[in-house]
Amino acid sequence: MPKDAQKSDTRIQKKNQSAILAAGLVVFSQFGFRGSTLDQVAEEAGMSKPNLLYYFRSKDAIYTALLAKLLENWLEPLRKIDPDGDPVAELLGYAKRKLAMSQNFPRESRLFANEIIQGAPRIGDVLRGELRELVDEIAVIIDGWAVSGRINAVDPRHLIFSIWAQTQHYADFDVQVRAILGDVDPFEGAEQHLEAMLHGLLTP
Amino acid sequence: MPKDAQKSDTRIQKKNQSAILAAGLVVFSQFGFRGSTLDQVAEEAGMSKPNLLYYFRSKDAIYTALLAKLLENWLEPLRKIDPDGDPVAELLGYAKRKLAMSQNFPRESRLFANEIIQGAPRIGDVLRGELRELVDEIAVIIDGWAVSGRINAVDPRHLIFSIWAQTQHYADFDVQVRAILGDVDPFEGAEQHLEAMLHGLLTP
DNA sequence: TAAATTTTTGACCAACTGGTCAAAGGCAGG
DNA sequence: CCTGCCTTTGACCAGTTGGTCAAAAATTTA
Repeated sequence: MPKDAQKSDTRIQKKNQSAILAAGLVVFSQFGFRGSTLDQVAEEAGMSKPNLLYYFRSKDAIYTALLAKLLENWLEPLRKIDPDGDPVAELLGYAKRKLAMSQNFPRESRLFANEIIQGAPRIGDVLRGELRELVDEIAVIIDGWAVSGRINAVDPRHLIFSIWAQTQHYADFDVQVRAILGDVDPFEGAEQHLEAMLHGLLTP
Repeated sequence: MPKDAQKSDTRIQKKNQSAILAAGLVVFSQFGFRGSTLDQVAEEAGMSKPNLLYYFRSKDAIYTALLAKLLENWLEPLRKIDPDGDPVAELLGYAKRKLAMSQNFPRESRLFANEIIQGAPRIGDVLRGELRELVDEIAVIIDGWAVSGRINAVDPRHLIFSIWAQTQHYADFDVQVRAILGDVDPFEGAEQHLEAMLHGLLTP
């Protein structure tokens, strides 16, 4: 019945589909779409290649499904910013949520990074549509905070970029970070640094 | 004579070798090592695949040569930080130099990012060796500045990470940045933001 | 100019790629 | 038990991959 089954997934279908997606995440996040092979994904998922293709129409279908699922979680934290909350607390909370995602879901972060670096061929529309609108809304909120003097004047979009950059850096460049820090846990220092930086930038 | 010619490169050899490296940069920086093909590189370089392999022993040799050349330029700006200069000016200068590299050599930045995301299989040693030592030296300098009260106390390594993250973000995530900013030039706002952030963080 | 050397290429190869398919193996309900 | 559907797989395929090689073309040297 499957081939990208749409409704009434049986227990075994659900199990295999999520096993494939989990395996796809591991492989695609390390080698990118073109650098990954179905054999790799199949082996990581513990099943034969034809069986894998029984559940997903094609290599592309796995990758696309993965990206779609990822994008939800990716945009969600931004929506949680509350215009009526304390500005610094809201932005710091957002930064910490993003940092936690880098810590707990580094592969998702790297999958996303791979896709963007390669020119975002499959999610360019989402970036120019949904993401842009969402960022525009948050930008209005931040501008409002600045106008009312509750935070310093900042370019809201570049502020958001710098939060993205700094938090995702710890997932995407994990190897480099650990090469430099040695045995020290990256995320403790990262959180403190992020806090200091946002305070210094935002508080008048 | 070639196959990774070592000495006495003729005019035509130099021309072709640099054409190949330039083409390799374009292709590898977009698709990563495993996602790129020799045919792509050959076409981008405007020559046949066998001819390309007359100048470089293998696909790996092109990629490795590219990475080696890149690493020099990558580490250099860090070395220019002057312990006897004004702390904020030195760090801001470094950040601006890195930002200029993202603006002028985005492909180099993406090539590097690709390599790191994939676990740095060929430059892990450099990261844990040369890079780590260099960062350690700079960390001592920054710590010295903090101890003498010329800047606020910060974790030097995370400060460096945040400069790397923010500057490289504009090259590596170029598509996303432009999707959000539209027609606005990313680099003007980026420089201002970077300046404000470093001032807020460092000045007592 | 002719010989020697360097550069370029078409034809080719074995390994691997994403994907197909018919048939076999499991598992539920009757 | 058996029937019918869901699941799994071995064998296979055409296209692509990194790489080779002998011979042709171009360039340098004598």
